[in-house]
Amino acid sequence: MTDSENKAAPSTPSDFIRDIVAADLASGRHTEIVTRFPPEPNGYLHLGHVRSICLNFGIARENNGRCNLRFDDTNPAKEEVEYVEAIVTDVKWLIAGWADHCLGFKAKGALPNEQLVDGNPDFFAAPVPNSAIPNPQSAIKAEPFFASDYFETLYAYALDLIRRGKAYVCDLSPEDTEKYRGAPDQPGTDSPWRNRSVDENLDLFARMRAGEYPDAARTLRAKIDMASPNVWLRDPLLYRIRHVGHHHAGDGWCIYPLYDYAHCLSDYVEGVTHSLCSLEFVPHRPLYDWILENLSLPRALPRQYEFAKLLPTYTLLSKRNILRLVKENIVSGWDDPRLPTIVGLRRRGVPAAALRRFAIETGITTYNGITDIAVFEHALRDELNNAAERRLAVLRPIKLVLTNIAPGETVECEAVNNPQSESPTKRPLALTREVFIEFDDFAEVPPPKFFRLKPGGEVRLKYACIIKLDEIVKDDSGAVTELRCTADLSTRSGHPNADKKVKGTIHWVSASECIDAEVRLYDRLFTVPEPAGEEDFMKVLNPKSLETVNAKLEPSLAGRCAGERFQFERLGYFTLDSRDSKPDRLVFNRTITLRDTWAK
RNA sequence: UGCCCGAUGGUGUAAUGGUAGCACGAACGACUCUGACUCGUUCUGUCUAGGUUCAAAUCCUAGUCGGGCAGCCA
Repeated sequence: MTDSENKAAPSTPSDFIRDIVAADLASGRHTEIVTRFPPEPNGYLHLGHVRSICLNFGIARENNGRCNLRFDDTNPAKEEVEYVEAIVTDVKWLIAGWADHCLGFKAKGALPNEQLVDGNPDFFAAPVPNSAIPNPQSAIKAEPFFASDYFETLYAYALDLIRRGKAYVCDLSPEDTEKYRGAPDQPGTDSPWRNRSVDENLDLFARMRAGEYPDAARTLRAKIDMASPNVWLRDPLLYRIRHVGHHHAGDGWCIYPLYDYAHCLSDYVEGVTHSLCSLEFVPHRPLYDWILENLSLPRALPRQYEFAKLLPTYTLLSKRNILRLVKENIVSGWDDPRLPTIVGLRRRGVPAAALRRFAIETGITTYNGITDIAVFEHALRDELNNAAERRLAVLRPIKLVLTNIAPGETVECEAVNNPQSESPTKRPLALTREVFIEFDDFAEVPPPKFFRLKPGGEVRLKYACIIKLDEIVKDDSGAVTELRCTADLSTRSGHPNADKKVKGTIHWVSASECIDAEVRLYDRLFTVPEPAGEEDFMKVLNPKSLETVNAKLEPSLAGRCAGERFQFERLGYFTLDSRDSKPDRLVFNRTITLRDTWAK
């Protein structure tokens, strides 16, 4: 099954960033739009990242532009190849068939008219234009970008900044650096090393790179303004010394650039036009601009715009907190289907299209809000309703005997695979003397307006016939063990009384033909809308976030592939578990229940 | 009592000086061989106070409230 085309999609999203992009195109400031999604490979991608991915790839897609997946890998101490690979997989899965043709890819070589910095022969050019991509399907094989691939270029730019008197090597210890920075309401103090000569700075910086100094002994700093009301402008650090290898760049470096220095220049090198990030970077924007503007760069400069993060209710999104759930075995791993990680959501059965719809429909603004997870659940149910074939499955079985059907006799019925499709297909279904129905679908003492099976009552077995309850069989303890009914075979589809109406229709499976499966019923992980706001989110865990049942399924559910999604009628949407399901021992995950307006 | 950003129904958003609209949600009803889907009806809003204007959610001023910023993290 592939993700359905998004029928209900809003035509084209509109927000203040798209307005800016449109204006830049209209004014001729840019002729091609280039964006980027820049995760640090220090953890798994989650629901919160979906907004950024959809925004960046969406804008590229709408403008026939490009979006680079670029790893912001400037801090080797926190990063791992495992995360790089997981992120690539997740991003490609999320945009497959939607914006994969916008995924930029790496191309080496100097740009036309580019002035190589400091004679550096290894300048990374902007990727080839979108028009050079032969076909959308192959484009998704594109390689991701790495900020660490630009280390040589970044170093050359740093030399340039030093020569221009805009950067200096500082010998202050980390503690003193903090002290000299002052406080937000208190100006800082100039570093005693601030006025070293260009030659001395050049020499010292080269020796930093050569590994002559221990970690944290010296830094390279921008020379801006220690009294600036914006603390990010108080001579921010550009490079630090770290004698560690790098997961992507190898062992050649012991100085590493910091985010603010690496990010703007990486954007520039890639030809990014609009650099979109979250609100906490607003105070960094003047620094982003300062670095680019002080280098006298020949090409158009990228510009940074900020938007609010996506924060859904009943969800914990920070990597640190998710890690704690994993470490303390609250969940089974990063791919636990209860987690908001992309791997977890995928394993749970969430289609990429539902994630995209959630991101697009919740919009882009410049103020933080909290989004009701119901918006996501609605998008999810809607995608699944259109795409998933229907099947019958009984989660908590109770035996029901149709006394007027002989043992061994089968009554052939037909079931519709998906009533939402334009020309629905059908499959055969065998009704037998013994069937299982859902325990909840029977009540000896029914509450008011109970439409299901009750003493003396009639109900329809979906796709089969109407039955009447004659007798309730109990064991010594008084527990119901069996329901004995008569089947009115004349009410089957195509038979004389097919149109007979009863208030309730229930699902069932043949006791002799059904197959067994483990079904994992997932619910939200937390009992409160804002778990992150609790003093300890561990105290608001939902004890029923996972319930496992041994279910009975109709036989057509055998031999299915991991990732296939079904609606179990009247219950919800389910998918084969990609990790634990085996042909001889099926495991299904409940993605989400059906909407339930009957729930008391 | 430093700087920056923001404020539209319960929630997420739109309206770019000219009818406050959409979605989610909730309630009720219709339909139904899924108490689903679909359809219909209803519900609730421009933070406050001034000002500019024929006209303000939108522009200005002040206030209130909320968020962010002082990593050699990103």
